[in-house]
Formats: sequence, C-alpha cells, structure tokens
Amino acid sequence: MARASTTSDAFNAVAEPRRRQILDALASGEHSVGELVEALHVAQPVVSKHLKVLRDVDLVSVRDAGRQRLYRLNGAPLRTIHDWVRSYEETWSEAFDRMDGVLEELTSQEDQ
Amino acid sequence: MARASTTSDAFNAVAEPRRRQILDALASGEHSVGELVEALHVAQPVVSKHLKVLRDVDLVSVRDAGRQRLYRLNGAPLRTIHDWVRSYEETWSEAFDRMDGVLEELTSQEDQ
DNA sequence: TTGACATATTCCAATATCGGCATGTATTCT
DNA sequence: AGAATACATGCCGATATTGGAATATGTCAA
Repeated sequence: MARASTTSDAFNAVAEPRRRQILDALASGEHSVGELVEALHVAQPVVSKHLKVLRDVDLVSVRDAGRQRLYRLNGAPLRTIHDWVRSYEETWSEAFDRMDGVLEELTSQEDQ
Repeated sequence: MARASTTSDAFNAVAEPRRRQILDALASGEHSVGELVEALHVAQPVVSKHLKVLRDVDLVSVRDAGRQRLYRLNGAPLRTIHDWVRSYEETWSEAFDRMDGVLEELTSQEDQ
C-alpha cells in the first residue's frame, strides 16, 4: 500500500506555475475566463481546471455575468503561506543578520 | 503527448507537508537524519528522500559527521516565496484595508 | 576483518497531476 | 426554436510523486 499525500491547500495550489500566473493576472482586477485564456496562451479547459483548484482553496471567487464568469482574486489564504515563510525570515534577512552580529558581540563580551 | 510541469523549485518543495515538517524541525538547529526520523515518526528512507528534494532546491545543507549526516536549514530560497506572496499582502492586510478606506473616502470627495 | 550502525539509493505499486480532446450546460442572439 | 458563444466537466494517456521494502554505501568499533 502506497499513499500519496493529497493536500489541497494554498501551498499546493500556488506550487503550480500556471496557477501563479493566473493569480498574477487577477491581481489587476476581475477577469473572465476568456481573458485569462488569452493572457496565458493556453487552451480554455486548462484554465478552467486550474481555476477550479484555485476555487477549492478559496484563492479566487466567481461572479456570473451573462454568459461569462468573472473571477476575482482572494488573497486571504495566502496569509497562511506568508506567516509560515515569515517565521524563517531571520535566515535570510539582512536586518536579522545585523541583529545576530550584535548578539554575538554581546555574547563575546559576556564571556570575558 | 501530455506534459506535466515538473518544477523543482522552492514553491514545490514546500508544498509537501512532510517537507515543511522537516524544515520546521531544522529551525531549532542542525539535526541528523535519525533525529528527523524520530521527530516525524516516519520511515528513514522517506526522510532521506524528502531531504534530497530539499537539498536539490538548496533549502538545506549537509555536513558529514562520522557516520551521520547533519542537516542544516538554509532559508534563503524561501525569500522567493516570501516576495511573491508579499505582493498580495494588500489583499488581506488590515493596514491596507484601512488605507483603501481612506482612498475611497478621498475618491468620493473628489466625485462631489 | 567482521559486524553493527547511519544514511542513501533502487525498485515497485498506488495514486495524483497535467494537458488534449470531446462533450455537456447555460446564456445570448436572431 | 436554433445557432453561436462562454465556460465547465469527463475521459484518456503520459508522467510525476509518494511510501514501502530491500539493498547499497560508508563509517566506526571490537
């Protein structure tokens, strides 16, 4: 028995480059599926499927407008990712690096 | 011919829950594979495989220490994710919400 | 050298994912 | 009503991913 971990969360949704492209496109505002198809230069079903994944994790919301469906970005679920990544910020941030330097200095003074 | 997009980047590496667990465990400092196995309660080959993925995207570094290998976190690649997600912060941030409110107010005054 | 220990790698089965294609469904237009 | 438009969904094939089991590799200890 092998088990693949199916995690349909924001992390997973955003791991796919095309889905990030879609979110990037929606950053400028509401867009129809057709507009996204044109922007991404891919087939329409491909876009619709990725939009479904984004809907499932609530990264986008839809609104019916005649025969088109207008998608709108909802960044809220990204906060989870933001918060998680941010807890590692000290690993790369220069500000934290400088603070580490100060701390080391203090520590070495303590040792004397 | 169908093509699955194999993107071995930080986004992808971090999309896997167990790999986030490993990074979380390494946040407390250097750890051996055995320690990670114990912490995650999974089989050793599983940990080794995930560590390989993390190595490939440079999220961890290794150091030989006798017959064990000590892994250390390297958060630098997370910066890419941080920066991308951060550009959406206005979508959820209360500070930005308040700013939007002010802008709307100004706009409505303009309209008069 | 032999054996125990720590980790990596390989092979395998189950399942997930992605794109292409065809089709279904709803809406508008004539 | 019938045709056209806009989008969603289902099916399929190719490939990717994951965990399990076995095995390979490397290191230390007796």
